[in-house]
Amino acid sequence: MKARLSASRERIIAAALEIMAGHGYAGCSVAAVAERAGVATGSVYRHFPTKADLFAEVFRTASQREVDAVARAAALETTVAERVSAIIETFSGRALQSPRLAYALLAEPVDPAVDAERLVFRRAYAELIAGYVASGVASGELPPQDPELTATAVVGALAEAMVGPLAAGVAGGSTIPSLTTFIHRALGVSP
Amino acid sequence: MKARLSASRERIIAAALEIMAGHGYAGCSVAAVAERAGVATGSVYRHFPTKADLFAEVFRTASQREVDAVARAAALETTVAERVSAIIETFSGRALQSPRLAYALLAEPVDPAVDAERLVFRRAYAELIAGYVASGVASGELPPQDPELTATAVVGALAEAMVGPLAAGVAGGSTIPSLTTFIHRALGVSP
DNA sequence: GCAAGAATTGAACCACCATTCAGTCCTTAG
DNA sequence: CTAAGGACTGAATGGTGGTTCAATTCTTGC
Repeated sequence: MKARLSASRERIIAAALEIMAGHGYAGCSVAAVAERAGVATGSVYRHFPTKADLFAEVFRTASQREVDAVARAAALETTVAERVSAIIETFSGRALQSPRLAYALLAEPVDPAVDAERLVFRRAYAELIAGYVASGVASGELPPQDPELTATAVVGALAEAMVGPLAAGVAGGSTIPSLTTFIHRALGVSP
Repeated sequence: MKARLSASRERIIAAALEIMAGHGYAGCSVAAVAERAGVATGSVYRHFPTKADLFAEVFRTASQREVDAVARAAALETTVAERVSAIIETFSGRALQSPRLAYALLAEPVDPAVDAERLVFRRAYAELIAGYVASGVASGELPPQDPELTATAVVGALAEAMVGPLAAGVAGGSTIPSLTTFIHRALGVSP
């Protein structure tokens, strides 16, 4: 019983994610999500008090998955420069793999309550990067700087540079290397 | 008569801008805009076919004003490094002066048709910066790079770095110098 | 088996707001 | 001065989609 209850909760979240990946937040009416999850519209409200609460959780889940993937890729490398390269490549690779989802997570107009969750998402990336920047500064691999601000600016540059390609569907072959060069220079990675 | 007609058109746009500056796009119901402009709700539709058209124009007007101010500040300087500094300072100074408006122009959830106008806004900044970057590359002040991508990334970094302070209401004293350092390094300005 | 209670259903409800329009007011040309 | 034509009014309309709830179906403890 408990199992069934939390199972349909999971199915609702999964359905919402699938619809987001296919048609963006715009396609996510409560009725559509419920239908895809195989439950009645009203049942969604057994699990979430409002639509905004549902999507806050959906965003949190999807974001966590993205941040984890990026963090995992970064952890495999050793120098800060390599780690940052891995972050850029993983982030943009995954975004281009699911452009509609990436657009929804990054930039699509959503309910303000859900938008707040987006800030958390971006902040999570920033924290990850800030940690590496701080260690780079400490070890002397990078020049002195405010790791928080650097990380925030890097996240902004990364997100902005992806919005165009996401809209177009593909990135030019030189986008990612150029972006990597830009960010390495910004961090002060020695050439 | 013609004068009066275009006068109320202007008043409607001005009213929309004022409400945006005070309560964001969220506060901009057609009724509220009309009331502030001193016209009836229906009269808005004498001047604009839809709300989206009205706000596309509002965004265009406001954006143009911002881009012009930034371009003017940049034109007063001589080196690319100085010009970029002027852009950063003018952009962030103006944003912090009218945080609610800046948030609406940069990041607030809006109708998709209006959102499209936002891309134009960001692109206008990017074009401005790309021009200077290209000239810097040509003159040897900056190392070789793709000016378009660099400019896009700079705009992203700038916008992202402002969102936090805009939400908080103020920027720490070191935000702008740090951001300037970051961007100078990213462009490859020689220290 | 069998209540009692919980979960589920989905059609109905309702709030919100952009948009419309029939009536009224002004402007202006003759 | 006066009629014609356009502008203005603001209450009414309509569509959308989130939210509710009475009826029904299932689960579980006795």
